[in-house]
Amino acid sequence: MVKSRFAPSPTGNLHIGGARTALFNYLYTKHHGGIFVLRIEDTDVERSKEEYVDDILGGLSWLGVHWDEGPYYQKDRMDIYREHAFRLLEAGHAYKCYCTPEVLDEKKKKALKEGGKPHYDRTCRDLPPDDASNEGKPFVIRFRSPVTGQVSFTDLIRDTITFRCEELDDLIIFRTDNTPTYNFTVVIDDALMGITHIVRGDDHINNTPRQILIYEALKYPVPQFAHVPLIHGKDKARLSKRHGATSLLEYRNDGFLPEALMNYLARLGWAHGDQEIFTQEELIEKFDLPAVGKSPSVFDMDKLTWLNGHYMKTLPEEEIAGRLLPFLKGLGIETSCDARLVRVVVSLRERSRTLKEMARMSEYFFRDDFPFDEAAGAKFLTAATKPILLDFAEGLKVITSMDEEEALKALIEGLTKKYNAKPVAVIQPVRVALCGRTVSPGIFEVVAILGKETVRKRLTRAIESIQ
RNA sequence: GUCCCCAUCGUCUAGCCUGGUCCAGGACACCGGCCUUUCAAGCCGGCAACGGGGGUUCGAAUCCCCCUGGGGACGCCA
Repeated sequence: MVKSRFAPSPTGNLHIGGARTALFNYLYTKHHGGIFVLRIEDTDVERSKEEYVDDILGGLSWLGVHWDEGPYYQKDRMDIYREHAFRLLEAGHAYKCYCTPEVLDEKKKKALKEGGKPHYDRTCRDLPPDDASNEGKPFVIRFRSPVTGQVSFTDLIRDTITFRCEELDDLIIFRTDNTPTYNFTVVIDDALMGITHIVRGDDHINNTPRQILIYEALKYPVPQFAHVPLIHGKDKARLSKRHGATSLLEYRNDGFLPEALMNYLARLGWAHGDQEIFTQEELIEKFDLPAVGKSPSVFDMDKLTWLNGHYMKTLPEEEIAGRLLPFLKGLGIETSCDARLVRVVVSLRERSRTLKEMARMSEYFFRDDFPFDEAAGAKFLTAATKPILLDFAEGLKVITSMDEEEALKALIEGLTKKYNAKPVAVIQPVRVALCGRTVSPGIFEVVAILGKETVRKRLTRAIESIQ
């Protein structure tokens, strides 16, 4: 049975990189019919915040990455970590260290200056067990790391990775304030929760040998590892706040669809032949860890936008209509998900790439008092077009329903003959009169959705606006 | 500085394991055309890459070594 986990620390929002790691865990686990666990690593009391937890849970839920267990919180498990630290201390796998941060910092700087590794010099590693000189002083607990030998593991994405033990140092597993640190808690929780596969960012490769050593000292089975390359920004550096949206939820607010995000994220670092479009079911069916690339990938907003456009025009129209509602509300438009809204969606979905864009483009379907775009008015609402608009309004009177496309076509054809003009010369002024802008869905769709009375009123308003 | 990881079009990638079918395929973006009622969409076409050097081999994007480049880690953060 495969059991995996996503273990973010609530010291920041759920960003694209974290979301992809969570997604890869999820897809791999579901592919194998396993269990996906969510665990919040909040041992850093100073920086952990409730609002970030909300953002992470909200982001994952929106994306469609659902956890089977959790969320577990590490702050609820402190006793477990303490008990384990004690066990290690008893067995001689850990020791108390009395060096102060200031001293440590100096030693580090010195080592670095001399071209060495900035590692702890193990001053306290071999203090006699009956040492009384440090009695009462604050201390941390360090893991006693082997000095010789090597640690290797088989990474599901990169094959064998080996570290020499002398590269590792005696890391702190418990702080002076009696709280545990990451490399310790992560091992205990993964072991206790029965995690079989650890899929995480490759910035954790260096931590892996240290964690393996802890598993071994605790006599827990070592899980499988898979290190996913990091996502980079356009400048090829690790994705960070300055590369744009910091929270996944910002993409939701910008009008992106979770289907598009999931599809895009899955394809970032992973491929299945030449296929670009995947449903969630297909991803679960086809995703596999060995197919994940080893090199970092650059986040490309253009491609995401393209994919979003694809889903805008292929998802069921009622679905899009429902999701458009909050964006309309954002523009002060209160409407319901009725047949008319669906009609608006159908007319606009081919030309909008996000829900936000669609909402902006649909404004004139819901308001009569919109302003005319200045350039559009100057070009198409003029003394020259006034007679055309008057004739068009007049011709409309004998047409009963705006759904009578044939009759409307005939009306426009008649006017093109009368004015010896191309259809566009008739249609554009009408479009500006009805929509206030030169860009809109097909004019027959527009009039059909607006209805006769609205069309009449808007023509009148436009004509009156001409001096 | 030390250690670890990585390296195909501008970007995401296929191909690499199991050398020849690859003078390298798809997608986004870009450019051009068609369609057309505006804008899109759609369709057709174009531009564009195996980082460098050595090997191995009849033959290398594919295997090996070195170099270079990029990234990551080196926290009483996770």
